Amino acid sequence: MTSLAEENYLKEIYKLHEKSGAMVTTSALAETLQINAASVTDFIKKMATKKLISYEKSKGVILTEQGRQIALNIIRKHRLWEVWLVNKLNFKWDEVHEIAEQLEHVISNELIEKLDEHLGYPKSDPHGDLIPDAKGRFVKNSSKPLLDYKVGDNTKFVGVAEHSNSFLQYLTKNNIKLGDEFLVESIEEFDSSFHVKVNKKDKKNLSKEVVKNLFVIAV
Amino acid sequence: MTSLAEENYLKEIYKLHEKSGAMVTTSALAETLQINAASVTDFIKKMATKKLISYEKSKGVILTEQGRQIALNIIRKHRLWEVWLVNKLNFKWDEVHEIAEQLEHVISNELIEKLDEHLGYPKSDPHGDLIPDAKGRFVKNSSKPLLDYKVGDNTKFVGVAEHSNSFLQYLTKNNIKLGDEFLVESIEEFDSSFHVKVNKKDKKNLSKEVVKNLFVIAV
DNA sequence: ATATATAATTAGGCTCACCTAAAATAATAT
DNA sequence: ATATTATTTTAGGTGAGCCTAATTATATAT
Repeated sequence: MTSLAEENYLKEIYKLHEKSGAMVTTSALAETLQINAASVTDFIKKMATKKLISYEKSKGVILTEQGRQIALNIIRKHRLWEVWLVNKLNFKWDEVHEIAEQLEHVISNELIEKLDEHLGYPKSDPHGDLIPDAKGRFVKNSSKPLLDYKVGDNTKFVGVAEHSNSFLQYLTKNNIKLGDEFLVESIEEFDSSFHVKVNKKDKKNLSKEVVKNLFVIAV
Repeated sequence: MTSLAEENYLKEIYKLHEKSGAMVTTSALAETLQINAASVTDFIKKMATKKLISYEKSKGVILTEQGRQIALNIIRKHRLWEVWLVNKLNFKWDEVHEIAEQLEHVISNELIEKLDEHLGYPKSDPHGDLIPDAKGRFVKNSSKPLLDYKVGDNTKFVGVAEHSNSFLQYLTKNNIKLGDEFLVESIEEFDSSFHVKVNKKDKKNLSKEVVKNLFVIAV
């Protein structure tokens, strides 16, 4: 039905739209997919005729409901596989992306249902990203970047906004893990860095760039 | 490096060679791969220039050492995934082939090593087929078809020669599983069917076609 | 408003892995 | 040995998914 290439386009269109809230441009797609813009134009025209996306010439694309369902299914599979890799095979959270990019394309509904069961129906993946259910629904939590909080707020670390290996490895190196509690003790006026107390024990100073990329919920 | 198509060709060439012991013909490959013979001729010529196989025009092909290693690696992955599907996800032995056909092409040595560890380093898959190690070696056991045994022999069921769903389902329906003991009580002269005592309890009559496809070891 | 830069599209072409139809080769039967 | 049949190869062609170079459209700066 849906080719490998189509699945990747749909997934990236979904993710880019999530970020920007706007139509996804040819150049943005070309950039993330590492494909020439001319090829992208070509391909999205074909996808539009298949009703996977709606395409406005020179403006960009958005997913149709059909395309969105397929995208969410790929994302569901990707995230479930990541949970498996980390929880069952003991991979680190910065080692799983590439492998999950391959596994997400394996086709079998029974497999995904059984995998979900095997993992105990996780709600989020190792980076805190929510896992949609088989129908593409997920319960959004009210997480915001730690940057948005004020002195005195107590928060719990539930996800990352930035998925680069360098950021994930920075967190690992500094022993910052999902579930940690951050109590905001003070904020530097000069560089907007946060002084936080982690898990009621050790104090840490986190740069603006870091707190911008930590999703937390009030606690 | 090696494309999906190449991996499938290598795997099937390996399996066909195992069966016949001879060079693998174009038509045999075309049949198992469900690809037109002309396309096969085309493709094997390219594979020969890459030194994955050695090809004698109009005679057939055999694997080079390099091709054999790749084939064994795919087979290793396929069988490990089958073990996972059955042992961890509770699939039946007749439900795993198609899914493993997809999973076998996922590329990551770390993944396969960790999967192997997660499964407890199994020596064989759910059908009793041996799993080569990372270097393509496996310890061959001395199993033979039950058909080759005589009255009075006691044997253990360790693998199937035939992997069709209908055969696997026949065995399941008759409650015959790997590890079962078959004591040969008599053999019908007329149709070569075997009267066996299973696990020292119930008696069963197995047709020639069945005993031909049950690999057992003396016990 | 016009020039310049950036982004998107069109046109033409390539490789991979397949196809069909026709020709050549090999195997089998008389 | 020759005819028939089956198998393999050659020749030419297709669609998917990419490419470069050239053109057109849009956004930005003066």
